[in-house]
Amino acid sequence: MTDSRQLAKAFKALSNPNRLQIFLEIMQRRQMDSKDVCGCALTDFINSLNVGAPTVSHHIKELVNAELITVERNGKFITCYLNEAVCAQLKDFFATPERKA
Amino acid sequence: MTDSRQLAKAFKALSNPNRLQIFLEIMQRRQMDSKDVCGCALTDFINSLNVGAPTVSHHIKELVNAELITVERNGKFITCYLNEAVCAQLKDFFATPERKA
DNA sequence: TGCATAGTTTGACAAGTATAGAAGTATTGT
DNA sequence: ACAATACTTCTATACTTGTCAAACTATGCA
Repeated sequence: MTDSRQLAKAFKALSNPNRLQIFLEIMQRRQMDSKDVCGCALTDFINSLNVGAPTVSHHIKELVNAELITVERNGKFITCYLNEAVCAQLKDFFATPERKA
Repeated sequence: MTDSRQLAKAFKALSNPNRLQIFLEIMQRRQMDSKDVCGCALTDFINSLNVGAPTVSHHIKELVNAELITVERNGKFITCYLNEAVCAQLKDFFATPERKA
């Protein structure tokens, strides 16, 4: 599942500072009860980062493509969710061999 | 220490398939007793990947710059070592909030 | 129906990246 | 001193990426 190409894709998605920031904000909201509206709409990122809507839209698409997040439309808004499974795989990637499952 | 810029730098360094492969090979050798010659010379990567010496040299420099590895010269050869501290920080980055130190 | 808000797509462009070839430095062995 | 091996630096080039502006689609509301 987590082969080398998939890993490189995930890392590439996180290699841009603005995209990493978007990912961080999505991460930080995951503590809020699972499927409640987590406030991660595209507009929020447009405001917190200093980039336009097309750029944010593009970044979100890259994160989805790298399977780091998923998106869902709720009316006018989209909501971003962390892909916990892939995060766990990335964590394992950096784990020391002894501790690896 | 592990601020957002440093993280992005590390992810960028791992975003290129060939560079990721180099990093993977260095990781895999870390199990061998710590400071023994681990065989991670530049020439090994030139052979295992299909790229020239200048390219490998460049990739190694990027990994060092991202603080993911360190290098040491032993006579004609260089040897690459994993930066375990940074790997641990990257692991923590992907850890779920509950489990985070 | 019409308007406003939210997001997407397209096209363009400056800046960055991966790679190779050629030439350079460093180290070791003869 | 010379040659060979290991690596680096420089330069050039094809390619990728981040960003924006303009035009587009989708949804909700009056």
